[in-house]
Amino acid sequence: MNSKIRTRFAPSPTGLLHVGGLRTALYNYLFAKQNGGQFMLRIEDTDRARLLEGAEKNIIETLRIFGLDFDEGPIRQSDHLEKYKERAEELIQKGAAYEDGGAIRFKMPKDGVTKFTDIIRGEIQIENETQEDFVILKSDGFPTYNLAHLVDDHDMAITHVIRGDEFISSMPKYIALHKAFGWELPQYAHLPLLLNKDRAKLSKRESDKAVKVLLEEDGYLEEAVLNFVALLGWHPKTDQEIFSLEELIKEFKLEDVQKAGAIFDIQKLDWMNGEYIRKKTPKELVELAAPFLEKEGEGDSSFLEKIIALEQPRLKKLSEMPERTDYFFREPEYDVSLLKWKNMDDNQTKNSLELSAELLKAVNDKDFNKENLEKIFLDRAKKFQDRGELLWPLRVALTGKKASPGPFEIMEILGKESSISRLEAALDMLK
RNA sequence: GGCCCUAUCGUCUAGCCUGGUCUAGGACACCACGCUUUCAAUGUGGGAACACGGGUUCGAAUCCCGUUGGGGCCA
Repeated sequence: MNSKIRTRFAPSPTGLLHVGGLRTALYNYLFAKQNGGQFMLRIEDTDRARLLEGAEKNIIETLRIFGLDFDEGPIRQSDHLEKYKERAEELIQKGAAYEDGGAIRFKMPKDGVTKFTDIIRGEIQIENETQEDFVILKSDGFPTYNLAHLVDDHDMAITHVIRGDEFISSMPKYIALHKAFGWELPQYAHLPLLLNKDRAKLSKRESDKAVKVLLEEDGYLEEAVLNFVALLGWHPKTDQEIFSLEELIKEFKLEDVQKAGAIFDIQKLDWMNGEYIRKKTPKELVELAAPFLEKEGEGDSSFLEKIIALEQPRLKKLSEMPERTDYFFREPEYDVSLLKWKNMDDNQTKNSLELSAELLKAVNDKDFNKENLEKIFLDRAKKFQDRGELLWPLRVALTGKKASPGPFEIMEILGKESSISRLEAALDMLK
């Protein structure tokens, strides 16, 4: 049990957590948990110039939302500045480092090759002469990434370092540093980078890929984002696409992670989000969609539930709700020509709408429900060559939209009075 | 520019380690058809890839070498 697996997620608080960071955190978490190990959070805040206020809070909050609970931390590097300084001086004493203009540099051995094994990529060899003596402690007393992350990983007893592959070329530095300290090397797994549409590294500057934006502005559900991100660089041998966190803990295999970079393709996220939306109950969806509906004014929750139930099968993300359901909250506005189905002329359209109004007026309030309305209208529509001649103008008069759910379910929610007045408004426009 | 990583449909990928069962499987997207007043959802079907060139082998997506492309790090 001494060899308990310990992983960590060690972001710099320089911006909102984006999908790449989330994936790194997730893989670290999955690997630790599936092995009964522990997952730690460390904040690498020694680069003072790039710090962004609120970033640390955002990182912690985002991990919490996804249920990636860390067992220790957050540990802040800025709280341990003395430690790095001592370690740097220790290296000077050992003759492995030297002062250089106020900074401390590590003496990189220039001969030979560094060989190491990466869990994902296998053996990697790098000529040591490609490396230079590098700064481990800056003249302002702050450590560089090279020193700080390594000292912390050692102190935190990290057994597996799982991080982006941009660090591969610096591995000789880290291995030499471990040797100089006389420390055992952790195991390494370098993940492929996440790429943009144009194949460039996904940078933190791309705010549209920030997890917070995906969740709060676009209206993706956290289950969908997590599931999608998990599959960016890893896939099981089976055809399964939909995974919960628990299933991921079971199925994930670090050694099966892809070696090549993956492009973030939002279309698949859209589909996956739809899948998760359809799994929710309307009641759950009302709560989830509430932040997106505020602008539409308050409605009582059973009213909202009905509306959401209608949109549930066609919704891709919650942010689409306002535009898709605006006609429930106000009279629709639209171009008269939209009322016409195929080749209908003004007169036919008018007759169609008048007939619909008549049919509605004849229905009792208590019978004004979807099933009944559907029966009445479909029965009457038989007299038309094409039932669209009756149903299309009706639906457009109700919604003002080219595309919407069916008219009967909409009328049930709207009620008799509002339905009829919308037909009359449409008839007015045709005069 | 040097070094490192990498290469299967447009995208995410299975297969590669242990060569034949691969006329390369799945998912998203796309197209067609069914259902249908519309849009979805759903069902069925379709097009779509082993980067290229050399080896090794009876046989290569799978192994080796090179080229090219992409990415990263350093400068």
